[in-house]
Amino acid sequence: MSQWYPKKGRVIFHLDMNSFYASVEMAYNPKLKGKPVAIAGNPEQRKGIIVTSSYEARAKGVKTTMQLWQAKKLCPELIVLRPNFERYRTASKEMFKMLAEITPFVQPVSIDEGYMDITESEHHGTPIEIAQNLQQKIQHELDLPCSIGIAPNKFLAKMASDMKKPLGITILRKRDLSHKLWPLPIEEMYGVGEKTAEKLRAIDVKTIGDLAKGDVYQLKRVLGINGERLKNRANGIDSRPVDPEAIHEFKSIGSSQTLPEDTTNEAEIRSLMHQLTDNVERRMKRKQAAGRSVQIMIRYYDHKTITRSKKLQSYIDKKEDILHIANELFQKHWNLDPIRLLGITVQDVDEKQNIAKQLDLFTYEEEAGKEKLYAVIDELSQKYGKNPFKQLQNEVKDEQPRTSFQKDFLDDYKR
DNA sequence: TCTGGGGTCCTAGGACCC
DNA sequence: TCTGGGGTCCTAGGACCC
Repeated sequence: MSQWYPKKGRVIFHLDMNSFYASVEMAYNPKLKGKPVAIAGNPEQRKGIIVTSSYEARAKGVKTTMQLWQAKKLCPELIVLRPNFERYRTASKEMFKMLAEITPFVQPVSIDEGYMDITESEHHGTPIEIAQNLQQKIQHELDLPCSIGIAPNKFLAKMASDMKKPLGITILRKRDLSHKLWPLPIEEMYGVGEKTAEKLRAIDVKTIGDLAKGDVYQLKRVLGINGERLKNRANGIDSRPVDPEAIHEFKSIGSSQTLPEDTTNEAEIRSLMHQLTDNVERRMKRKQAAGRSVQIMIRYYDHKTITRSKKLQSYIDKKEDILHIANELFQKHWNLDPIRLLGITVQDVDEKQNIAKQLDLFTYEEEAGKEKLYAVIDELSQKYGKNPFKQLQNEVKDEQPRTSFQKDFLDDYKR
């Protein structure tokens, strides 16, 4: 939840594991150290792309998302490994345990990075000492390198951790912005991708500094609300709290897969749909979750991609239910062209215990309140005709709401 | 020769209601 | 009956990140 710091500014860390998958493989097999290593998808299929690579490989020009054959061409001695996700998850858990020893305010962002709010952690030392100790501990006990950014907010901490790799510690204070942040080209800013960079360059914003002193109205015109946000960030303004609960507030669970070859074969498609749904069901079960909307994604041979979704009246979590809706959507929207990729996602997801809470509240307390209020409306309709709301407002304005439904109801009619 | 798979957030139009 | 404005929900697509 959000924290409130009356006077002093916050001290935020962003910790980023360096070429995480490759580093974990090296920790398991030290013979790999110092060699160009890459983790890639299945090379038999066309999804053989580079997921991560060691710094030795990067030095030869190997980059993430590059096709395997391209990487091999640049670096013939490249050692290519399949991903071992279990290993990465294990290493990740150990790493986050170490962060949690320093403060409860840890927000994991992905398997290999997270934020910490160490404002109240003085008893562990100065921020630099804490960062150095943490980095060394992760290095010694897990044999894994990381970089840490130290700053007064999340955005600056994120930019800082990116500045020195591997094994860097970078402090980015407000007074450092003009010489450390503003000279960077706009496309290096977190939150600015290819499209946004293009739009910004078109209005002569080429560096983060240009963005920082840009005209808000022009930025809003070009980028919408994001324009203002990016300008603020460029000026070192970002009040987002470090939220340890965020990781539990997931909103969708999905699975998608590229086929070995483009296909129109219905048996193949059906089999993939089953596989994807199995996958989604399993992960929903692991998270004790249910969802209220199902989306399918179809990518055609020509890369054209459509998504189609359906919102449901009730929560579902069973394979048959998910598959049923997914099939319905697929039958309705497939244009019979060859398919390259299929995806199924359950959206509007929540943990079952939360859903139960919502329902309990509704069924017990609120149903009762509802009945009473409906009776009042009926009665008033008799008295005043079709639209009793004005009168109702007068009659109930002194009432103390006893349930949240009543409160909402009263609030509604005080408008 | 077409870049995987897992996500989040934002936008925009249409339906519907007051 | 061609006419304003505000709000919410649903759906589809786009941009971005790791």
